[in-house]
Amino acid sequence: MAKRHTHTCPIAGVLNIFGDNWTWLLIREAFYGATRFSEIQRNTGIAKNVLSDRLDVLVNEGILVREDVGENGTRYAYRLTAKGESLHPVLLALHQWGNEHVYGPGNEPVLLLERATGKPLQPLAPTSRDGHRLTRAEIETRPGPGASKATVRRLAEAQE
Amino acid sequence: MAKRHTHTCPIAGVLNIFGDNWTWLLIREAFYGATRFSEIQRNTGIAKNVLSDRLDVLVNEGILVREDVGENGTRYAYRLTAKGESLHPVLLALHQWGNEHVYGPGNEPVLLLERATGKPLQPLAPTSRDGHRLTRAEIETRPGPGASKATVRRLAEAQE
DNA sequence: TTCATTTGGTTTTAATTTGCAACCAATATA
DNA sequence: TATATTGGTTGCAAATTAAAACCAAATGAA
Repeated sequence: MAKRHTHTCPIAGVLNIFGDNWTWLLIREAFYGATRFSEIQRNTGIAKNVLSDRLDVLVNEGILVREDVGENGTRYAYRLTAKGESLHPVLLALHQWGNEHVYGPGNEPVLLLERATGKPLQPLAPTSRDGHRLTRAEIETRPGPGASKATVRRLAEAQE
Repeated sequence: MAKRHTHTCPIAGVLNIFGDNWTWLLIREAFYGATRFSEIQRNTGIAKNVLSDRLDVLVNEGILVREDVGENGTRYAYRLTAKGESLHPVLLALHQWGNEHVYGPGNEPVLLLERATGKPLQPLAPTSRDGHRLTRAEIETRPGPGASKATVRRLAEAQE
């Protein structure tokens, strides 16, 4: 899976890692606690060569680490790094959208609950620095320090 | 792009729509206000046949609508439906992760700011029903009403 | 009014990626 | 000691994607 998007864009950057049919499922597995190659393969149904390739990508990106767990040699555990754990909000957002809009209310396959109360989480929503919820209109997308000229131009014409 | 994941899982369900290299970029375009076929194609660099196919998927899923905008006939605008707009938190979560972990602090291509204050948004984070932030350990994943037997089994063994 | 250009595609072909099965060496288990 | 499991790799066929050519209708410019 070569990097395909060359635009300077955060979404494009994410797609260069996660823009395929499997990688988010591997992240799900990691958050569910699956660490072994064979375990992940069984749980997802991914082909071994593709799994091998995707794990390499995730390890190279610093999202997973491969730890030795056999006495010496050929048993490994794949675990989330801190960078990997930082994907949790994204995974939750995907999860909530899937529950709500793919399966629908009353048909959710996997609920997300607060452990202490058993009540469902709130839908993830953007908040300002002082903690209040923001609507789409209250959010501005502005070129940042890493913006290319194309990005600046693009955002300018998006304002119309 | 045939549906490939048959597991009863919200993440798998999302991947059956968004599990490719382009679809999130099309959603980005929609949120930036691009509505025309040619406009989206120019902004992303996607091949026309693939764009045609992906737009059909998004329209069939009820995420975009195709509106007639030529006097009568062959000019169209693709716009987000309410279901499409509900993807906003997911897109923001991807955006924030891309800024932080693909480009890094001080190198963000596109900032997300509160329009009123110019301050950056908070990172999206899970919150309980009464509004406090939750850690990963405080969240429980439990089989919901739509869970299959495989899902129940899977979640049970994830508890170990 | 005429001609060139734009729009929103479809079709064809080539390159790339995926899925599947076979294979393998090292290790663990019975 | 024999068998199964682990974590892959390799090779091939099938499916998907990219790139380019092509097209009819509609628009815009002179």
